[in-house]
Amino acid sequence: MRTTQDAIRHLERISVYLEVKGENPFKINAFRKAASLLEAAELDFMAIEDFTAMKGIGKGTATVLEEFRETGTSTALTELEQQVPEGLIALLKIPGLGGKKLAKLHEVGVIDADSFAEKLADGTVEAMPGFGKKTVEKYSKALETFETRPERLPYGVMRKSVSELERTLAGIDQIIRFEVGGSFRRAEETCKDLDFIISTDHPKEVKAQLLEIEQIDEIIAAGDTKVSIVLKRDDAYIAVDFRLVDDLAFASTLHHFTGSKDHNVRMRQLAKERGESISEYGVETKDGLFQPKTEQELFARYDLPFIPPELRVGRQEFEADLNMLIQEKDIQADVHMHTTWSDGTLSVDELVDACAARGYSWMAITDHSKYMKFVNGLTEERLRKQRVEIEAARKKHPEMTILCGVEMDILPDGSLDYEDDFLKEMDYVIASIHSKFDQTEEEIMQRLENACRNPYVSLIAHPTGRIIGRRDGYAVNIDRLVELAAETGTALEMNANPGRFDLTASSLAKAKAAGVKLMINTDTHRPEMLEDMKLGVLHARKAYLEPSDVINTWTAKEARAFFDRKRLGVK
DNA sequence: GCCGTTTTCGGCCCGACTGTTTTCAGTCG
Repeated sequence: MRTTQDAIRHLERISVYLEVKGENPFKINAFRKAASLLEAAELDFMAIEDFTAMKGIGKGTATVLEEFRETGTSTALTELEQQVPEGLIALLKIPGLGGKKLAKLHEVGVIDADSFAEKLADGTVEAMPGFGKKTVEKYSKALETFETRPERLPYGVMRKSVSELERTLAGIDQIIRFEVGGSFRRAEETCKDLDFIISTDHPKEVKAQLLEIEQIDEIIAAGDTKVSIVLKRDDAYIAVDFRLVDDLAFASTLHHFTGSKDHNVRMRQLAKERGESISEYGVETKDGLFQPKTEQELFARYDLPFIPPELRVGRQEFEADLNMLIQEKDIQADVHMHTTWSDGTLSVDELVDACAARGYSWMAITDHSKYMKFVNGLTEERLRKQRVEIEAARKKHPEMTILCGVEMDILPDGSLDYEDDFLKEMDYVIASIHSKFDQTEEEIMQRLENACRNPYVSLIAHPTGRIIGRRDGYAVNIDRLVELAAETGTALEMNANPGRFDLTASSLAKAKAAGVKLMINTDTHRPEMLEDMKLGVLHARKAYLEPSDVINTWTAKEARAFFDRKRLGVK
């Protein structure tokens, strides 16, 4: 059995090898495009009958895919692997080094980082046409930090730098307006760099001030329309691009540098069909240059509604009804939050006040269970005591429904941290895994199955346990978990913490397709984390979730009816 | 490699920056 992900990786690998061979860029792109089509396909890779039925996949790619499905590999890739040394592939990560140059380097004997360092040192590279002194210096420097710097950084890490940079830009007088674009604006899980679009009538002065930003580790480029730097923040190196444009071009440039690349390609195709041409400066029409004042105007020109950044992936956003999607204002509750009773920093009273201030009509207090000793997890006894405080908060906020909940650990042996006799006292129970991440898929799935089959467990929180950029999470089989959730009437979580984003958008889409209900939760431990709800909703939108899919857009009464159906065993 | 009713060949989205050139290729987004 080969998964869709395996097939996608196979195609991407072929495209990378072709790139290093210095092949025709359109050929390289054809494989990438096919990979992206598989990712977006409704059907599983194994279930697709005719690959060529997908527009963008022809005979060549289809042959590769069929062979891969049969044998787990393909002649195309095997042959490429014989021609191109593995070590060469990794060198593509070096900035300023692409397929064409790498192909030339291969001709003179570069096969990996070590041999590249040698050829740089002995003058071979500098003597080659198209390479020079500066290039050699740049590559030598890059090789020093090669593979020690991660290629992409988690959204949560980037967010800090974005706030800092926004404060800096706000302090530069000659800037008319600015906005962050790129993968950050699209709320991707990780970002390769940050893109800021800046409008100004004084690009030279602004450029000079940008180059004065504190803690610049490296200046990559400093032109009149583009300033590109690397910042050092704590241990992280963050690449930042600033685009300086005339204010009339601001909206076009913002759209262009928000991407994604595939989204822009689709937009430009639409323009081309009408004999127009879109660039970052505006739309070239037969009546001259049209510069939209806003992105809305640009979309409207092609009869499109405003497509929010998080949906701009170059696929269904052009056809889907975006009005149906969940919005932040639909959220009525946050139902996974911690207080000072375990490892939160807010008291019950403060947390309830904060949720009331956000306008929620209901919420749940869900501290850790007793197994989590090191975060002061609650015994049955302490949970009963906590109810007294919650009762007081209920009196203070009669407008809100406050559920007495708990985030209960699923123990390594698969048992749950409390007996059913106790659980039935609780209004609401979350189950989650915080231990023994190295178990086999069978063991992990047995733990999750036990939790799903418990009548009092309403939600599985952060179902994969991953921490983006730090750990992959445990060996969960998402398809099986979705089946279990559907069968038992258990909800799954979209954990909105940007370090987690767990489940991912693609898993959320699977859950929705199976009729599983979801909850978007902040897992708040500190007051500012309540704000992450916004991010959670953006991620839910990437999966095209609608309010009916997400329990915390419902009223407390509707939610409790859902929990009760499982508790009482009603189908 | 993919595509196509003005095309089975010749296009494929567009522009900036750098470093190497002596008018442009390569890379990047």
